[in-house]
Parts: sequence; structure tokens; C-alpha cells
Amino acid sequence: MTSPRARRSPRRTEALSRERIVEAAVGLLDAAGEGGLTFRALTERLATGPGAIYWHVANKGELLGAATEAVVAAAVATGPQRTGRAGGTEGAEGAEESGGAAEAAREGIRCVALGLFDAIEEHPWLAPQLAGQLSRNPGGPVAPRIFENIGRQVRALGVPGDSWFTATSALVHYVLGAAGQNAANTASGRALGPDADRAGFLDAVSTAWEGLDAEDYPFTRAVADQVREHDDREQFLAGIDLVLAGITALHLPAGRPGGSPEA
Amino acid sequence: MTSPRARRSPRRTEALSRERIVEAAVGLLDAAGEGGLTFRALTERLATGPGAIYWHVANKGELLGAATEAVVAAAVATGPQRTGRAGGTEGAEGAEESGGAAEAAREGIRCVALGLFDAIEEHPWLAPQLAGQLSRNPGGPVAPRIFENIGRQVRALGVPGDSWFTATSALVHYVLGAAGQNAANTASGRALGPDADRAGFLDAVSTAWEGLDAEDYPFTRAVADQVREHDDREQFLAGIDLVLAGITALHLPAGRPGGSPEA
DNA sequence: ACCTGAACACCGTTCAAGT
DNA sequence: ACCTGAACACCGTTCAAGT
Repeated sequence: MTSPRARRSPRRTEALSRERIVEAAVGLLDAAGEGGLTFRALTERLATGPGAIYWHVANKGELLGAATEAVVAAAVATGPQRTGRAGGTEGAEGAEESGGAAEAAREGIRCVALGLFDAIEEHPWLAPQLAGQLSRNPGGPVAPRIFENIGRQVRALGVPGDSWFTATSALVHYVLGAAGQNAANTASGRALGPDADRAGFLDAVSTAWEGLDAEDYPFTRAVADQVREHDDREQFLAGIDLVLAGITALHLPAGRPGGSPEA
Repeated sequence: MTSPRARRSPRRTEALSRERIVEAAVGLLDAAGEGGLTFRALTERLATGPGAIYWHVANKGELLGAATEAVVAAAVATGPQRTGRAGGTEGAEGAEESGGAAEAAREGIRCVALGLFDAIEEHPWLAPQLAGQLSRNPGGPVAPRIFENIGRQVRALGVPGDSWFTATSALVHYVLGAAGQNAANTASGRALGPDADRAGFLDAVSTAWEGLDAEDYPFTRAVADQVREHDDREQFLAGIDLVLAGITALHLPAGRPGGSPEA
């Protein structure tokens, strides 16, 4: 209007684009959760009006979907190179020793799963997004992306073709369920206070479970102390291994390429 | 009317209570999804003002939590008596034959899981609720209720105590992940049109997956037709059995009380 | 084509006031 | 104690109007 030059807004020009909008949306979601994503906060952050955003994006739902897709794509892309304990299996392609390829596939599954786990923990708003409206647009690329990455490793494991869908679905469902639950936990932990970050929250849950009615909740009470001491990632991987063991037992031919000694 | 004899007075008196409010909330959620729960719709349905509702309920979040708890409680309570294929194992308590108790425990797990599965399918708004803010109030009774019901059967299975938490967590996570994903699917199916109820939606997903890039999504494309033909409940139970097989392989003593002949 | 910004309908929540 | 209902701040979305 008045002066197209030099206004004290740090990023006045820069040209608005769908990519920049999605980027800003992810930033708002990370900073303040699902409630933090607002068209008004977005217009302020991007120094525009709502109409400009609606030119690039149909509505809030599509924006949430695009943010979800962006984060998931980044997560499964960088998954294999993570710094966590699930690295160092680059011999997967050439491995031909009995069970070597299968074990590499198992490591690959753990990698993809951990990538999603970390992404959901880093962006807790992802969990309900994936759980509640992932398939709002079934043609959308986020469901196939997860499915493809895990499914390839299932195939490499040696699972026969008619069990691919069952085995892959089970893994994906476990990953989404576990990671989602975990995100809910970390989110609540933050809400309790930034200092009592994680241990404090687990302690609160554990104490609450110990205080349950002894007659109605004997099992939950008995397990309460295991809640206090468990490690999230470790527990998550233990669950993955449980599903993998089930796949090995039910879907792998008797040759058990898993590498475990015959018993 | 004002007469106490009056049969079904849709509104008027009836005395407002927290229970009646939660009941109405579930009705609105079932009818129109999460967006259907509105204080204005609630006031109209209950013939009151918003202040009356706020007298019994702190805010919308608490109302959603109460609705979730009510539905989950009903689901796990009626689970064992369902009409589905997972009934008829009332001999669990007295069974002493080798493996009989363990197999009964497995059936019990399938029952509880199917109860939750059906509840989420019947109330699709439950899925993000359970995934995203189940542990918003960790002392709340919904997480322990699910955990307790599955955990007891895990104990009955013969899993040693120090694996209870791992095994039960894996089962719960799978159930929540699978049921949540399924609810998203059915919800999208309804959105596509009431006539193309379920098969039409699966067909759409299958076709979309077949149309994916051949180089980026070879596995997903190869599995597309299995998507079209699969049955939700069957697939869900197959996943349960996968996790159960993993628990048997990793956490059950060598005596394998599962009933399978020794090998 | 891309952007502006006032305006609209609707939402959760509050609160002085009633019984 | 329990309920009423106007009012408030905020939200997603639209659209005539500008460049």
C-alpha cells in the first residue's frame, strides 16, 4: 500500500506459497499443539490476510493433512539413518547367509518404526491426526508411504505373498497405536510442568494405578511399578519384536530364516 | 407435561444431571461425529441454557472424556457376552487340561479386543479420543479399564510376571491402533455416500493404490487387491493372533501351554 | 494470478441474575 | 443448589475489491 519497501516485518516479501504455509503450520502445531493452528496466528506469522492463505489451501482440514504428510514423509525418509540403536545394518542388500537377510529386514522394520515413533513424539499433534483422519483421503500419500516402507521389509523377511497384507497391517497398526499412546503420554507430561518432564509423569500414573480399587483392578495394581520404571523406546521395540516373533511363528516357512537356533 | 405419569415427554422437566448430559453428548457424537458435539446443540437437546450444563460439567474436554469413559466401560463390560464368533469359552475357570486354560485366555483376549473394536466402529469419534487424549487424565478410569481386562487374560495365559507389562502393552497398542485405523476407514466410507457403504470404500482405496507410481510403491501396488477383498474383523483377529503367537514364542516357558502338540 | 481485510456465522465459556 | 440467557472473545470461511 504505502511503501512496498522496508517495513519492519522480518519477512515481508518472500512470496507466499503452499509450501511456506505448511511449514508455518507445522511450526504452530509444534509450538502450541492442535489448538495452536489458527488462521489468525497463521496470518500474523506470514504477514498476510486469511484470503491469501485460502488461495493456496482449500480449508483447515487440508492444511492439517498437508502438515501431516510433510512430517511423515520426512520421518520415513530419514528413518534408516537415525542415530539410535537401530542402525548399522547396511549389509542388508548383499547378505546371503542363512538368516542374514531376514535379520536385516527385522532391523529395517525397527528403523522405520522408530522413525515414526520419534516423529510422533516430536510432533504430538500427529497422533490423533494419523489415528482419526489418516484415511480421510485414501488416495493421499501418507498411508501408502508408511505401508510401503514397512511392507518391503516384510517381503524381505520371507513372508509369503498371501500373508503380506496381514503381516504388514499388524505391524502398522501396532506402530500407530503404540506411538499414538506414547505421544499422549508425553503431551500430558508436558502439561504437568516442564520440569517434571517424563519420570514425573510416569510416577504420577504409577501412583494413580497403585491407588486403584484392589478388587476391581488387581492386575493393573500389580503392574504399576513396571509402569514407573519402563523406558518408552525400549518398550516400543519390545512390542515390535513381539509382532515380529508372531510373524515368524505363523507366516514364515519352517526353515525359520530368523537366525535363531533350532529348538 | 407436568404429570409424573406422563410417559415419554421428550423434554420439559426430567431434572438435568451429569449422566443425562453425557448420554446426550454420546447421542450427538454418534449422530454427527466430533463436530456434532456443540454446547448449543446440547442445550437444544436438553432444553436448557449453557450455564446449566456448566454447572454439571467443567468444560467440553471433560464432557468428551466422560462420554469416552461411558462407551468404553459399556464395551468391555459386554464384551465377553457378545454374539460374535469369540464366545462359548465359559470353561476357563475350571479348565485344568494342559493348554485348556491358556486357550481360554486367548479367547478372552479376542473377546475384549472385539468388544473395543466394535465399540470404536459403532462410535468412530472414539478413535482419536483414545489415541490423542486417553491419558489426558492418567488417573482416569478408561486406560486402567482396558489394561486390566486384557492384562488378566495375559496372566491367565501363563506369561511370567516380569513380562506382564510388555505383553499387555503390546496387545493394547495393537488393539487401539487397529481399531482406530478401522474407524477412520468406516468414517470415510460413510462420507463417500451411504449406499457405497463399505465395499465401495475399500474398492476406492484399492483402486487408488493400484494407481500409485510403480517405481515408488511396488509393494503397496502388489497388495492392493488384498485390500479390496479383506474382511475387517477377520483381519483384526489375525493381527491379535499374530501378537499372541509372539507372546507365546518369546514370553511363555518352554512347556508351551498353548495346546499345540509338543514338537 | 495473487493478495487484502472487513464481515459473517458460529463456537466455548462466563456471569449477574433468577428460583 | 440449580438453572437462565445475554454477552464476550475467538474461530473458520467468504468475498468484493484491489494489484
